[in-house]
Amino acid sequence: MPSRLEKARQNPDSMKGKILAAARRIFGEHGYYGTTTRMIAGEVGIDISTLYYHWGEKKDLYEAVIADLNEEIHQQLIEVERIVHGKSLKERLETAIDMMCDYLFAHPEAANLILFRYFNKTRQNVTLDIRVTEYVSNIAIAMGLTLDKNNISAQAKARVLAVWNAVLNFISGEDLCRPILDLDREEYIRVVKETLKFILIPAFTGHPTDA
Amino acid sequence: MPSRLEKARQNPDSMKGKILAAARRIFGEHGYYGTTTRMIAGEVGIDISTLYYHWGEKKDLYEAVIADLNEEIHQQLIEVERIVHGKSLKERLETAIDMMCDYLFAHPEAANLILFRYFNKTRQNVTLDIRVTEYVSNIAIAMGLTLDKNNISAQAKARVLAVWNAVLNFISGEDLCRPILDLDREEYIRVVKETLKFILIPAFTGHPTDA
DNA sequence: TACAATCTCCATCAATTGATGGAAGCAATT
DNA sequence: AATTGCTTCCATCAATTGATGGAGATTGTA
Repeated sequence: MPSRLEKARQNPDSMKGKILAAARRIFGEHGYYGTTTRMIAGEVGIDISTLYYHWGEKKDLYEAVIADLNEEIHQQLIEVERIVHGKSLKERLETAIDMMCDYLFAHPEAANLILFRYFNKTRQNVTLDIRVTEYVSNIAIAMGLTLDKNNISAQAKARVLAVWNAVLNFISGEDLCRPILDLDREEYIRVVKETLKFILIPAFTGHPTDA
Repeated sequence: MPSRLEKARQNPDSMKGKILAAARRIFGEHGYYGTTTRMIAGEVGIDISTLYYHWGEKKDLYEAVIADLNEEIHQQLIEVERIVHGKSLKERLETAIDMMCDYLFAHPEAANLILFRYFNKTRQNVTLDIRVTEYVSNIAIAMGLTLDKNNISAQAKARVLAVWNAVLNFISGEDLCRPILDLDREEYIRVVKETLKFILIPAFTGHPTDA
């Protein structure tokens, strides 16, 4: 049996990779308990035994999805940091919002999976771990919201979290929010970005940054 | 068999009311698919037949929970509006944030249920309906974020949604966010309120309101 | 071609879960 | 005490779901 939980990304053309991609979509759409192994196998067009052959237990497959997602978000944040490096705070915020919105609107299942984690009181002890702690600190540093990199204040982290959460909900809640705003998809994306900037820029640039 | 889906709130001492309250807690903690009727019955200390006798199908019970929650939030928003009426925009925002935070921190399962709705691609056709559309418009009007009450701009609604979402996530995600901030519960509540105000007040009071 | 390793599917299991019928309990009324 | 109506529980069912064994198919290699 092949080893599980590899750090390296799966080849998306391999059966194992195809299963992982399908699992990510389905788990992202229905959550852990709302997803059955048969749904995932059906999405790929294979028998469930094949799925179990490659990934073992449902729980293990779910953890692989989370690990894969963690790696992807990590890379995305590194890319954001690379691009905003050296710019002014206002530009950093604007660019970061644009980039993260583009990424998440292209991968809405990612936002769902992160949000599902928020209330994952699992009946069994599934140990999953979206590395939000890590992300939040890195973002606070990259955005220049803190002066001491080794001791980031709760205030700074809370502000990053608020933004992070707002983004996620506009993505995950698109089916709910878009009808409320009565916009097509393109306009919706535009308004979401605009709203986030409207809210954030004055907050973070209007006052002096805390120490 | 008693009638279901009554608009009137259940007597919390009646068996039917006790089941509803337990269902709300369990559904709020584990989501629809993560909850079994046996878990709810166990929480009340009764047999599942008794549960089915009072509420019928699981889906019906879930919808009753949502209807009950809708009514409660509606009342809460009316109360907020009553209190902030006539105050300045800054005071309205501050008071509304404080009140909604206090309410939701006291009822975290409510925040969870609302968020769960965001990605409820139900396999069966459960028609549930948290009246967010209605709330958002009412809040936009009550906060004075719009000039024309009959034609609220997408901008204004989007801004209300952003705040609404941020609040929900700080509540639902307490188990995730609080360790990141490394605060006790009391401090966490204080920081959440402060963060929301920090972000909102300058955004909504710094620029002129759009027409 | 022969052989082994890898992969896929069919058939099947045990446990869980939503749901129900019917018997027993309980309270009020006569 | 008997009748009635409401409530609760026990036993049970059928369907779903997570999971596995083993037979067959496929692929690479000598």
